Amino acid sequence: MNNFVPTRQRVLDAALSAFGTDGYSATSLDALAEQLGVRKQTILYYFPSKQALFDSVIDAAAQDLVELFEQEASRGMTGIDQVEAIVRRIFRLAVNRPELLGLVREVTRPGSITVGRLSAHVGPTVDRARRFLESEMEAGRLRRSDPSMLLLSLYSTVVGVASELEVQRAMGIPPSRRATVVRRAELTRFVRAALAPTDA
Amino acid sequence: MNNFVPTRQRVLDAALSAFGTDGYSATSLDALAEQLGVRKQTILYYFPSKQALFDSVIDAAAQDLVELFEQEASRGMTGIDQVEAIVRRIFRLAVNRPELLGLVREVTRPGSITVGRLSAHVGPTVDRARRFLESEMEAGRLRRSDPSMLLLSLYSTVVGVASELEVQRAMGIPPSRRATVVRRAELTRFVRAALAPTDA
DNA sequence: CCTTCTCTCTACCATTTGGTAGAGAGGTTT
DNA sequence: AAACCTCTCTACCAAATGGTAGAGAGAAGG
Repeated sequence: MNNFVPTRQRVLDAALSAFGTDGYSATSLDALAEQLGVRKQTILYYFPSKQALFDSVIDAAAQDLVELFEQEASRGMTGIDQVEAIVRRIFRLAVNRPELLGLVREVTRPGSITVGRLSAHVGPTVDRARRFLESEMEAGRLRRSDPSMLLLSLYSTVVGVASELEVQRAMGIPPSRRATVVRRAELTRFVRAALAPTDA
Repeated sequence: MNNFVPTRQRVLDAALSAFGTDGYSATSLDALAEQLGVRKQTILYYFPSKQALFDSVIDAAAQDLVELFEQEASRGMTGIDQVEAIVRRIFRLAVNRPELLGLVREVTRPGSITVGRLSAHVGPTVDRARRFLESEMEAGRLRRSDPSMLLLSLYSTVVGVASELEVQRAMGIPPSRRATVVRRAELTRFVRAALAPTDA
């Protein structure tokens, strides 16, 4: 097999990890370069500036997220089952690639200018999710409420529970593999309860 | 009246705002000093290092948060009403002092060493909240589930909805005063639905 | 009046930062 | 073989950063 990964891609990967973990300001090009066993100028050869690198990282991350989401949403599931499938997916993401959700958190920091770049990518997917919620409410499979707001609540809850590891530790929830499963199960119950239609 | 505020306090206030908005790394002592109309060395006179300043900011913020919470929790309310009162309070906080929630977000970043400092302060309050949820479940006023997990879900949902303004913009929710009210109302419904006991 | 304490300042400094300029090595094309 | 292209490097640099040393001003106390 051929394990070669082009330098440009390696830079992107390492940068995503660093930006997503430590944030933009706390990440220096020198540190990034050293980690890659390369000189800073090699990074600047592929990306003309730190900001340009960040932009490219966002583009790549957004593409990953959208792909993941669209894939999970294209299986014809309905109602709460579909929501639950996506929750499951986000948890897998939080375990396997925590830096991706960390990057989202970094980009959506208040006052961020870069947030437009991310929302430009995920906008259509967000729309799709909203339309899904809307039509499922229409069909009586989800509790009726404001779709945008519901989406926001779901986003906050799921991403928070999936990625706020430090908060969890503070709340006495150990970050073990077993605890993650429990966490997801409890979250699913929480979400189900919040979404279930009041079947009268 | 006497509007004088001691320099030390002014530094703390400005630092809380800066750390909470831009993060630790993106905040420079020079910028902070200029904003205060003072020299950097004046800051370093009261706080021996940037990290020490950050620690003090965390202490002050934690004290504020705990005070706020304990106050709201000491009115003898029960069940969902008590939860809703706290949600309301957090929203007021998000409107009036967004940098406080921003600071929490900054401190709870994965890999943060400073997180211990915050949780040391809020630990007892978290315990109190958990015991509250537990006893209310016992009394049949809340849906039965894991109290720690429920607390985490609530935390994520409420703080997220209250402070993720950029995400909201991306989801097509304008950051207007009116929208904030709607947001809180919808969140309350969401939380109520998730917490209501299955009255069988 | 002199000393001492509190507070803010000027003067520096070593290090780190993002970024420029351009050389050199190796491969491909002409 | 000469020219070119791709990629990584060495050599610098100006600005910003956190921090040290210590002077000076003013109030308080002896």
